[in-house]
Amino acid sequence: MTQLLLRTPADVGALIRDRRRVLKLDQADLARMIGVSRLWVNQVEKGKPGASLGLVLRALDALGARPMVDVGAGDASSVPPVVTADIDAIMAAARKWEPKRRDLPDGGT
Amino acid sequence: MTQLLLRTPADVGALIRDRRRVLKLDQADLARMIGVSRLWVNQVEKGKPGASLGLVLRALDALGARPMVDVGAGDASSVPPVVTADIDAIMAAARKWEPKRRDLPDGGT
DNA sequence: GGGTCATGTCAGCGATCGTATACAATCCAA
DNA sequence: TTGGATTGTATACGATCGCTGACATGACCC
Repeated sequence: MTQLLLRTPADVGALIRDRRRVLKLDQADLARMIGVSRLWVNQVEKGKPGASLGLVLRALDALGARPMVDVGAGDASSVPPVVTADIDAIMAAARKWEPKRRDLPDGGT
Repeated sequence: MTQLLLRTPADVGALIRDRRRVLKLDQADLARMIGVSRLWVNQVEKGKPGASLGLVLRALDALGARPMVDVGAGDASSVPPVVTADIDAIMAAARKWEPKRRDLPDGGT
């Protein structure tokens, strides 16, 4: 029994896609199960960072995935590295979801 | 070492508030750490369902909380109860975040 | 070739997010 | 009690969400 880490929206998306396939569901099936559009499932599986927490948790639940965290003793001693993480990775992922630029065809100086 | 389950936005909010206090941070501190407003932290801690996945994951990471899921063998046999869960609980929680009604002061018949 | 299914993508639209700012509650120490 | 720090709320505004509906692609089978 492996423990899969969920650190980014992409991780969550990958997990959802995985579980969905294991259960032999297509995007439309899952969408109906959790009460969202097929487009939503499609985008979330691709790591959409702005997806709403509630819907994502519903998706995981519907797929039988129980997200959890280890809560140690409770002392402040439990905060290891945490350096505000990979800013680069975060920015790169976010860039993929930037709004379409339809005007400003001019790159400016 | 206990395993805490994250099934709803309220669960996530409670976890965030807990970890934040253990680390002796106020809402403003945490907000700065993850690059959001203090209001955002305040609302998320209270279980805002529409909070964006990316920001929530950043908050958890900043607090040293690593969300994870157990990935069993991979067989479809791993989807136990899951009956679209507590519709009532979900609706009740969602109701708390309904938009303010500023017009329609008339309740209609 | 023709048909079906699952997936990826686009456009437009109303609803909601997250923000800045301001002010009211609480709490706790002195 | 007084004062400061922390938290809870309210408003308005631009940005983004999630939706519908449509169309294109690719895989697969007939």
